[in-house]
Amino acid sequence: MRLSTKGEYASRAMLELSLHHEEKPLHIRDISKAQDIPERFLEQILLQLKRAGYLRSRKGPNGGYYLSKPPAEINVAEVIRVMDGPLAPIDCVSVTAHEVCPHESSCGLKGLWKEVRDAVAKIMETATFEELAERTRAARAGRRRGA
Amino acid sequence: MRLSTKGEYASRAMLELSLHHEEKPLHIRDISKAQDIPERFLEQILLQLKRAGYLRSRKGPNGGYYLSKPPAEINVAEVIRVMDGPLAPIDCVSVTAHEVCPHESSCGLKGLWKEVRDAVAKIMETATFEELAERTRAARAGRRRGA
DNA sequence: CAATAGTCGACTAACTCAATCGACTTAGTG
DNA sequence: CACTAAGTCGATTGAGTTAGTCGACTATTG
Ligand code: FES
Ligand code: FES
Repeated sequence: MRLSTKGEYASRAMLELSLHHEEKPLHIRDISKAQDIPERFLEQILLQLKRAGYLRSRKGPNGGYYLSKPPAEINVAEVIRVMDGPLAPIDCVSVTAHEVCPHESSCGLKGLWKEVRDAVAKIMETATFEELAERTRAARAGRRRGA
Repeated sequence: MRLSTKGEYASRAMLELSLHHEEKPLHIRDISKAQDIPERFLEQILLQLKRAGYLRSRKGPNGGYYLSKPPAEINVAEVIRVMDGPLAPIDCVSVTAHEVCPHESSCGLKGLWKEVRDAVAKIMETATFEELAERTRAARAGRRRGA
């Protein structure tokens, strides 16, 4: 039930972009530094996210990546699905890539997997990057005040 | 967020064993046939489950595997953990294999991953094999009546 | 002792993952 | 218009994991 590094990096990158939304585009290098992601690997991730329609980019000096819509309209489930495919633990309960099991009609496990899928989907679909950015800002402010 | 085949097979095997609990031991071949799992692969899985203490076995003719305790006392989370390791999507929110992230204190994502972990854990820890066996029997009975 | 059934460790082929590279295209700057 | 700073794209790689196999061994029963 592990999330791939790619999925994790993608979430972190999107979060970073959300934190700087409505400023200048961020270039790969800066995101890479801020979030500690190998630059060349991040390049691929951002490209994939762009092809999926979540990011836009500008070339040349002062270029970089930026969100194609406000962070409030993007949730974590979407970006994970772009990077890692369906959220479901096994295919027979996937909404996006359903496939049938042989013993499906008499399988006592299917219901359980479905519960898991639904729970995960609900949490990730509810979490927008707007909200995550807000949490991050709060955590950082708290840290500055404290310690 | 995918479950490995090994985890899936292990669940199915445990379910099969639960359905026949308190009868004779089941041998690998029968479980393999009933649940459509490659025999030689299943062998490994059962062995692992035995080493973890969930199964006992008897050699020789009339031998086979059987549960070491009643199905009501075994939940799915346990067996998945034996086969696939921690349930958490990433290590910093794992209870069983916690590890720290670099930017942990100012990370807006950690809370989310934790929610996911907790939700998955709750569902899987609540589901006992007793209950799953019951669901399976119900589904089969229903199927016999219907169609 | 022959047949049955689990035990153990090693092995492998295929695949996936994380990462890297080189060559190319586009955009801004002086 | 040349130079340079960026993103774009496809290919490739190396490490690691997964799913599955194999052969030799040990214990049990009849
Ligand atoms: S796992 Fe798909 S139906 Fe049982
Ligand atoms: S992901 Fe572990 S702290 Fe952010």
